[in-house]
Amino acid sequence: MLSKKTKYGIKALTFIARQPERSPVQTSEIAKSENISLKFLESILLILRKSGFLGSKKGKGGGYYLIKEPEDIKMTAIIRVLEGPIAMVPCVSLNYYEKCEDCPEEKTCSVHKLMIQVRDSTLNVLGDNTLADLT
Amino acid sequence: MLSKKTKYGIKALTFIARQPERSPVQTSEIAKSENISLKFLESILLILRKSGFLGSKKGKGGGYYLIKEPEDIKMTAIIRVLEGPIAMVPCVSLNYYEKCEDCPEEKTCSVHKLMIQVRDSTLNVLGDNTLADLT
DNA sequence: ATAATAACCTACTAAATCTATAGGTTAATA
DNA sequence: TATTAACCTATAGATTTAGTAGGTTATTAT
Repeated sequence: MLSKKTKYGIKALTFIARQPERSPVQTSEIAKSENISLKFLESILLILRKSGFLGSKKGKGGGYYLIKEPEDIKMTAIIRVLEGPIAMVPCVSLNYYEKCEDCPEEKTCSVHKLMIQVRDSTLNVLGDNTLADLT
Repeated sequence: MLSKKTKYGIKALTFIARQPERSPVQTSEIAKSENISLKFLESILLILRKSGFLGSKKGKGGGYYLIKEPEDIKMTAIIRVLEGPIAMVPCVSLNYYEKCEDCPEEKTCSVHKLMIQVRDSTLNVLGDNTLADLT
C-alpha cells in the first residue's frame, strides 16, 4: 500500500509542475486545492526540497518551485525518496538491499524469485514515467 | 513492503508443492525447515485452507496438502488472500475498490494514472506465475 | 478404550509505523 | 517594522504487524 506521504508528495509535485509559470507555489495553496493537511504537507515538501527536487523561497511571494524540468524527473526517484525501496522484499532491492534472516539461500527462495520479477516490472513502469507524463 | 504473513505463506505453499508425494505435510516440519514461528505459521495455513488452497487432515500423519495442481494456482490469488489488494491505492484496485476521500475526480489524478500502470504490470507478473513456476 | 498427535480456535500484547498536530524560529518581502 | 511563508522539533493517537499463550477438537495408533 502506498503511504499518504508518497501519495501527497506526488500530488503536490504534479500540482507544481502544472503551473503555467515557474513562480513559487505556496504550501497552503497546494494543501487547500488537494485536500491535504497543511502541516503534513509542509514536512513532505521539506523532504522533497532536501532531496533536490524542489527549490524554495521564504517570505511573501515565496513557496516551492521545481528545480529540474518535469521531463527529467523520474517517478522512481520520487518514490524512493518518499516511500523507500521499490522492491517488496529487501533481498531483491537494488538501492536498499538487505539479506533475509530466515532465508539460507536466495537462489532457491520462491519469494525471491517472484519478487525479482515484480520489482523489474514496477521499475520499468516507474522508470518510464516522469512528472511530465502525469501532468 | 510484503508482509511476513504473505512471505511465509508463499514459502509454505512452495514447500508443500515441492513434496514428491501428495501426503500431508505437518506445520511443524515447514516451520522448522523454513525458519518460521510455528504458531504464526499455523494461523497462515489456516487461512490458506479456508481460502481453498489447502486441504487438511488431523491427528497423526496429518497435515496440509494441496487441493489443486501447482500449475493451477496463480500467485494473484494467493497474494490477494494473504496480503489483500494488489493495487497500491484502493482507487485503482479491481477487487477491493474504494474511492479516495481527498480526490474529487480520479480522471485527473496523477497518482491514479500512475498506479493503474503499476497495478497492471504487477498483475501481469503475478498472473503469469503459478506455484509450479516457483517450485 | 485410551493415549498421542496435529489441526483448529480465541484472545491478547509488544513493537513499529503512519498520520497528523502543536508550537514555535528564521529569512525574505512590502 | 510588520507580515509572510518556509523551516524545525517534539509529540501523540491510531493502526497494523508479528508473534505469544493457552487451550479444544478430531484422527490415528496402541
